[in-house]
Amino acid sequence: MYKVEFSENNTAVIIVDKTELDINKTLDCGQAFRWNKVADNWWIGVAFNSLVSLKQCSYKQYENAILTNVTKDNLPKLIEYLDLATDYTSEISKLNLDNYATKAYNYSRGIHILRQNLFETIVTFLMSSCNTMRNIRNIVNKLSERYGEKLEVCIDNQTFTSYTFPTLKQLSDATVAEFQELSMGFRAEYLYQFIQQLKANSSALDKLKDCSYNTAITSLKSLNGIGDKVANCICLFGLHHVEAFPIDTHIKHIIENEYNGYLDIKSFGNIAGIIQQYMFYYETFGSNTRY
DNA sequence: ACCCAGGCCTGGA
DNA sequence: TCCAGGCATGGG
Repeated sequence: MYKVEFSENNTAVIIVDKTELDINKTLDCGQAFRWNKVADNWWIGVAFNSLVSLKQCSYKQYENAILTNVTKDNLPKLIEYLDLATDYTSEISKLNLDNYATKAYNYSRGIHILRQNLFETIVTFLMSSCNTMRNIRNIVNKLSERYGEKLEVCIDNQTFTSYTFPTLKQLSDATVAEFQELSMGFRAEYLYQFIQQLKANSSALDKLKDCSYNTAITSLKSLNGIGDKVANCICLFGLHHVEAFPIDTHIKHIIENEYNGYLDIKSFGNIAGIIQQYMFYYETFGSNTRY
């Protein structure tokens, strides 16, 4: 549950418990790659084509709040982006989680699955195969700097700059060689082909938003560079099909070591993707020495 | 010098 | 159906 107040300068303050929405975990867990941590518990990034500031701290009588630079007109977009209408605590309590999933949840609690732009999500996860989160971040930031539009915002007398994620139109004339200059490597070809397909079929993304999870997976996998894992990431992060369960190297590792090689995701109901994200975060950021 | 990273595609058994 | 090798790039 959450509520919203407005500060003296008419920006929205979201009152929400950190166990329900933790911005550090949510913005750093590997679902979005264009948020920058500018201080402790303070992030700046681009969402719904605006430069957004989110700072989680105490506020007045509240122990936990999220201070934003978002005014009333854009507030619904922010609420939607952060998926605040969903009460994750309540959804999880309906499940009967096994021991490992419980440990992962306890560690990762506060992650929300963002409702990100579909085009941006597809491009981002086309860059993800056989890559590190750091390199993905590098690539999509360079792509935005090169083809997006500059945004500036001033907060607390500090000026922050970023760039919108490029639109299809802004990428429509780019060449494979140009993409390769941004360290995409073999993924440049994937992106180029995706752009060409969209140019030929401009309603493809809208159709994708309307269809079921299974249909979306099939449709996405018909694109060069999208296999099972990337298709599931796009379904989860770009289409908000929270039943999608992407299996990457880390999740494979968990299945081998924690589930003796076989994991039945049925016990995660229709929100397996949320549990997956808890596990991914616990595995990659939890206190093991491999990272 | 090797190994790995939020994999995918192709070719061959 | 499953497996090996190749694919660019950057970091440990």
